[in-house]
Amino acid sequence: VDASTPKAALGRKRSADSRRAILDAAVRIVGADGYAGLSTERIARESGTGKQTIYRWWPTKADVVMEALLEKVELKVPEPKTRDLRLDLTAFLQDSFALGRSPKILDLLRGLAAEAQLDAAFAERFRATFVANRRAALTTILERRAGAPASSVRITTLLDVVFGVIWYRLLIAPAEFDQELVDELVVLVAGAR
Amino acid sequence: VDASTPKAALGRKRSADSRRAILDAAVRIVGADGYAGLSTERIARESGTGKQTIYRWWPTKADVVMEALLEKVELKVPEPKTRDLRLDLTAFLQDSFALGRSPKILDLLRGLAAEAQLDAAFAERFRATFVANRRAALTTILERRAGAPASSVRITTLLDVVFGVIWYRLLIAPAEFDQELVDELVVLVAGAR
Amino acid sequence: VDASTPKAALGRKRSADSRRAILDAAVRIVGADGYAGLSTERIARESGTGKQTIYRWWPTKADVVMEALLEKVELKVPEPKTRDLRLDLTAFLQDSFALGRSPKILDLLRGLAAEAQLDAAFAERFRATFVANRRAALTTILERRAGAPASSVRITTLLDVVFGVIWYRLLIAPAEFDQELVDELVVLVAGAR
Amino acid sequence: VDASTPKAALGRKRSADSRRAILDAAVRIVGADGYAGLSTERIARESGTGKQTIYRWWPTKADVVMEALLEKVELKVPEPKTRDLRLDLTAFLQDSFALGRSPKILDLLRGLAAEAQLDAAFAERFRATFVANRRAALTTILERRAGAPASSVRITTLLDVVFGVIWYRLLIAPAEFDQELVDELVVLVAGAR
DNA sequence: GGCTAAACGAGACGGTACGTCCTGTCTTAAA
DNA sequence: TTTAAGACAGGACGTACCGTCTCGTTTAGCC
Repeated sequence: VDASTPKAALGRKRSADSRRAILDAAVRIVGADGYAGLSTERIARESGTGKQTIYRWWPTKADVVMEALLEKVELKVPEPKTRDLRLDLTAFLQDSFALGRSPKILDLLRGLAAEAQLDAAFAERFRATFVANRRAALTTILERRAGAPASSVRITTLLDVVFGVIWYRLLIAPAEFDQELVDELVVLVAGAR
Repeated sequence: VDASTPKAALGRKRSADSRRAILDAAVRIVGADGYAGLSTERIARESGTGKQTIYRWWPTKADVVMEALLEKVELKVPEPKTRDLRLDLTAFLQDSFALGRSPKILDLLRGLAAEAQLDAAFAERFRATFVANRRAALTTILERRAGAPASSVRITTLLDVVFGVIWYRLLIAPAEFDQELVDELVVLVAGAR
Repeated sequence: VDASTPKAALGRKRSADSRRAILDAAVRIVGADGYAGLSTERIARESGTGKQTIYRWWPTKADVVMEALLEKVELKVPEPKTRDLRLDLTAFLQDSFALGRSPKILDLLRGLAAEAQLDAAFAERFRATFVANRRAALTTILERRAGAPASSVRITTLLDVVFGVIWYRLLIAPAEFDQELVDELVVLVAGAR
Repeated sequence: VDASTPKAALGRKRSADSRRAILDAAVRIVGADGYAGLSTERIARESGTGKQTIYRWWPTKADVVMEALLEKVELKVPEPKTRDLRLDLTAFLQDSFALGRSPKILDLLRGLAAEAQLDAAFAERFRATFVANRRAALTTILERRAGAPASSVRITTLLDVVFGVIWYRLLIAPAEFDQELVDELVVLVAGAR
């Protein structure tokens, strides 16, 4: 016997249309005027919804942006296909950099990172949802370095190196995400003794 | 005869007291309520100055914070004493991490990084002033790996790795800045083939 | 055989419990926080009913309050017992003032008067229902001044004087409703030449 | 030696233009959509000012309306010219009724009366400023009934009668403010035994 | 020593956004 | 068909800041 639904579905159901319009408006605004141009007020105005509807479902405008981003990135953890560290790592980086070439997504990421500095509660959600997921994906790959020579560098640190370079180029010192960087990171990480 | 100063210093001079009070108030507020709690209005209120005075000398509140930070960090580029890459790098990292153990300074840095995402003009100043300086210091060290075996990893990338890990742990995934990390980074950077 | 009811009462019938709960909640809220603290939302919340139910049966929250008030005052027009103007008038005023000594009822009345200024449609219902009734009651008394000396003051004006003083003390310049006022009004109205 | 100004005039001075625009907008809005159509937001919007400016100088939108009204009515207490009660009273009533024939002023008055029911703090200000003034003016006239026969009706009550009739016709049961009413009130008040 | 001009504190100003509350309508599932 | 529950678009609330704009005052170099 199933008794899992604790709260019976009472009242009107959440509008999928409004959700869609809100997420779309958020992405559109960030694309047009940057994250600084984003306000709950404006999302409501441009999505044709009410502010209350936004506050009902998301604690913060940053959470709206994060949901929109996750929809696009879909937490697509590319299952490591081979068992070769270098090949899997290369694939992971190429995949990550592919997203990185969409300016729209970069704007969203930068906005989320900014908000995480200003709002500790959101930072927690951001880390638990987005950051943790990416780390988990790469961890799977790095742990599988079967025949690799023992390294004095912890996997955690290797994760920090890979994601560190990516975020650094995104947030602090803009630079290309090209194939050469992929190769260099593979050398550094896979060759770490 | 020198006649280069076209506008003689006319009128009242800039008040050193006000400057001091503004910088101190900014640091105090960020320390107390985080960068999110900082506003030009509040700096003026708590420093006993007028808003106009702040706007006269700094383009944004972030520039106030940056000036306060630079006063503390003083762009202190530790001249590489030895000619040994590993030793110099270790010294540089230990020095950098030392600052990183002052929560007040971390808060300032995180605020500046956040603002850089929201204000492109400030991002430019931030990069030119603060980021460039740190990169120059490390570049000096890394270029001096005279007898080192040729590496396939560009110095630029190595810079990104080192600063990437630091900023990543500061902004995205908080973690300790301990001696072990110093050692690991030295292994990765100095051992890069 | 009677077949006059064209539309048989189809579906669920109006809930007497809900009506009761709504009227009670309205009175309780006005008593607690004044008419300004009253909202349809809050009536629904505190009465455990749905907003729709309120809107289905009453055009505005003021109508809810008016119905609750009428239930208490019951339009109890005290039949003039004697044929003596002074005696009947005294009785009418004492009766009216009695209600006036219940702060709860005064709050309801003041709320209705306020709403009547803000909502013309409700003002019409208020006048037709509540005001007209009170005027009719007093008119009956005043018209029965058979042997009284002819007065240059119209009955309508006398009504305005009596109710005017009452409402004025209620809405504009708070003052007691005491026996002395009864006597004075009787002097003025019955003695009008 | 004058030392009466306690606070030196610091900072920018209050803008007379803004004050004018705010008062005018308030009157215009009440005239157009009634007091129910008035909101601080709308006053700001239509006067081309900021909400803060309104809140800086007036505690409540009702206070804005009251100031606008006082500017029109100017507390013009017509000095009783003669020493004859009937003549002075007639003059006072005719004067009061004159205002009463401007629908714009009536709307303002009704709004203020409504607000006084909803906001106790404003009610206090309304009474102290507007109501008290009108009562004082009439008191002067009524107290001067030199040779008049002693009446059993207190002056206070007579004030309530006069203002009661006026407010009652304004708020509760609309009726004309004509010469006949003036005459009747004079008969009642001056003839009170 | 007086003149001129910039800097200063204070604070008013037109705006925008905040997060909350309420309005009146609509949708859902149960009675 | 009514009900309780609750989502929805919209609008107002009163507060906080933004960056600009007066103000009267203070402080300097120059004549």
